[in-house]
Amino acid sequence: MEPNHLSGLNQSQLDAVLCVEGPVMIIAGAGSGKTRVLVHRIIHMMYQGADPFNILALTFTNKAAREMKKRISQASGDEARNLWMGTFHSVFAKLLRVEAPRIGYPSSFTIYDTDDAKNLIKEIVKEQGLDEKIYKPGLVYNRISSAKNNLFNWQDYQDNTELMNDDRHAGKPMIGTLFEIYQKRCFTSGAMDFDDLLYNTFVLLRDFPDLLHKYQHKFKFILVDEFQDTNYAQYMIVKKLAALNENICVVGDDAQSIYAFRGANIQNILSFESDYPELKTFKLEQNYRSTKTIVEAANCVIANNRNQLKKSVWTDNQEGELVRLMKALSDNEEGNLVANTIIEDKANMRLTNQDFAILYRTNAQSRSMEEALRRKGIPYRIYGGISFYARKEIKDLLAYFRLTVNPDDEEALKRVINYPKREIGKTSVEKVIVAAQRENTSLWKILERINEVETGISAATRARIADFVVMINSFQVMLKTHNAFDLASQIATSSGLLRELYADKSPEGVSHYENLQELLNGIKEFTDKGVTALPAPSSELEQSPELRTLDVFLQDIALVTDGETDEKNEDTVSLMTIHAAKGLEFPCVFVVGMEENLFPSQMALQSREELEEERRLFYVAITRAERKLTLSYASTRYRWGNLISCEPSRFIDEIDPKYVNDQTTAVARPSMFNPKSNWSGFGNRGNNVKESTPPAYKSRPEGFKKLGSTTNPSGGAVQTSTPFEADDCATIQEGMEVEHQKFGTGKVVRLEGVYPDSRATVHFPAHGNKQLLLKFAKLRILK
DNA sequence: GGAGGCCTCGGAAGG
DNA sequence: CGAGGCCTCC
Repeated sequence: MEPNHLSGLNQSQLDAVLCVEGPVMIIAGAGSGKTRVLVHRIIHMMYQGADPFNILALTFTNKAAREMKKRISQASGDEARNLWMGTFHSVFAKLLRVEAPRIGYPSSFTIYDTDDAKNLIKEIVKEQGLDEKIYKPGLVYNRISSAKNNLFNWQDYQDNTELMNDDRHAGKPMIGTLFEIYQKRCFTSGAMDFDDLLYNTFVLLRDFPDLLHKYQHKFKFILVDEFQDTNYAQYMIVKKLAALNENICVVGDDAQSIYAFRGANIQNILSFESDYPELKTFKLEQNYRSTKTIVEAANCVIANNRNQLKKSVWTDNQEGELVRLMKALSDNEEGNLVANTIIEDKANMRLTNQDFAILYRTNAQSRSMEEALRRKGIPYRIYGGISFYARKEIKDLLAYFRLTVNPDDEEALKRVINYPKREIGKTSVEKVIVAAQRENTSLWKILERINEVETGISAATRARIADFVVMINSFQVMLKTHNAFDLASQIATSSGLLRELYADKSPEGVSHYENLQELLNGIKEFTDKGVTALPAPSSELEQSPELRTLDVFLQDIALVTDGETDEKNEDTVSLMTIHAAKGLEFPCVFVVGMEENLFPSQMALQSREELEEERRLFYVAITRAERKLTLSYASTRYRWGNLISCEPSRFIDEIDPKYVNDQTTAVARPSMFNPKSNWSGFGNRGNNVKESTPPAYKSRPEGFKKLGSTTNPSGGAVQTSTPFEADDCATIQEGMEVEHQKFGTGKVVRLEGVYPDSRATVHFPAHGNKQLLLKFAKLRILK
């Protein structure tokens, strides 16, 4: 009698589950029950006596980790809590909290998110007097990021002639230097960015044999999900950890690798085979998700890629319906077509809204879909917007928390030192930065000694800075004595942040206030129940749970980026990019915008590698569908304000026609269901009337806008023959007659305040009364 | 200090 | 076209 957890698995799934020792690679086709195998494999390991404390399971998203943990605890109960399961970043962040002091970081180090990192880079570029147009923060950040993902630190970078030459040829020779400054600045701030979490973990394992030994013994069994998405650094860490026991299992599908553009390295799969000659490979090829037609269509497409592992995905499911191909005359009409088709399918197939997904290549495509759905009254939900923790008001309060836990955190400090307003302006902060550079220390350490350090900041401002320091100090004292919620409330109140947002009664302001309250509620829950947003690996590394303090909360959420965790049970159509759809499935899927230059993206046409990644993306899109797949394209589309004509995507032709129901030849038909609505002329553009005009005629004449905008200012400048010279406005008195460049002559009717903050009310016969700030206003005194 | 005009630029996105 | 950044002007 086989144990419970092994029932219901097919032979290859079972083989993969039972093989718990030695290096294992599981190549899992789309819909082949990959998560199921991982879950059952872990349960089986525990069943065989493996201690969950010794099992490390790494995923890419919090969502995947949550899901897996849930399924394991359902099957095997409480013991699942002791598993080390989480994203690469969260697991190694936990490790670093303990071990980072070895390389000079405080264990309370801050984790910089992408915004923090880019802000810092931007500032460094400015400080270095470099051109921000050439050294765009995002670009510099990506370059540094991919260096670290390949285990290059700034010295390695600067010593590498190839990298340095690349930069020189690209006209950006200073990136190596920026890397160095950025890294040192992060270090002084006690901060690591996402890539440092991996890089520093690797360094610890490489340079400290005792640590390597410790963690090799701790992690006797290692599993890696979505292996095709790992980058080099991640692979090297895993390889080091597994070197002693070699109980390592990686699961992935090369055909679904769609993140090469951000450093994922398919090469890792090939390296894995050569690094572990003893490797046992299992292939999960039976698809349980889709119809035969859909599976075959997907196979047709992926067969066009040269670079792939051999496997043949098949299914026992029924034949199902043909892949439907639809054509619209414009992007807006494509929206109508999809919306009408959903209404029809719902009736014909007895489906509800939540059975449908609309997938697209770029976010910009959602608009025409949304408009059409709204018009037909079909509820929908867009996935992948800005997450809760990325909102400004949330980041502001979190910055106070960060500063309390780690006052050296430069980005947090700059964010809140003058928010809410406490009259510590940009100039003063810049002076603090200069002093910090000079003394080779953090901004905070300068602030602490603001009256002893030479900064050139006025006594009044220094007093305000001292107040600020006292306030943060008071928070720091509470850190050890108060629970997270009490301290958080205290901070929200005495920082003035809560009051500031409460005062704003605009709809956005109200929502900001509510968001802050929501965050505080979350902290309350964390404090009361010890509920954490992350599936925290309980272990000896975790802090004592007696007092749930704010620093622990901060650590828990630092790596949470996927907003709401609770899936709402709303009956809505799902809209998302194909990337966001990975791992999901829907009975009915629409893949829209199947056009050349859009999908495949025009930016991917330069190389075979990039084109093949687009094709894998299409493969992912197709394999999301369970019962019915619909592809659509438009023959014209607005792009950046211009109407362009489009050709159908080459990917469409890659599907054997015998699997396709081509509806494009039967001219875009009005819906049988609601004939009028399709042509009701709602669309403000791209409706049938406008479409009758040839695109070339309609598109705006080239350069029109430019001409318009350049004539205006230069024409105006020419007319002002002599430059307007202003007098010293400090001497202006009530009753004087003055001349203003734009408003002409006028009379000063009132004067308030003391120069330079004085404000004059001037009456201009042609323009009425104007309030002018005298330090800015350019006025000529006439009388 | 902050609102509004002007210019620029546009890919997908996890932690 | 539209969002976001920067500069200007009050």
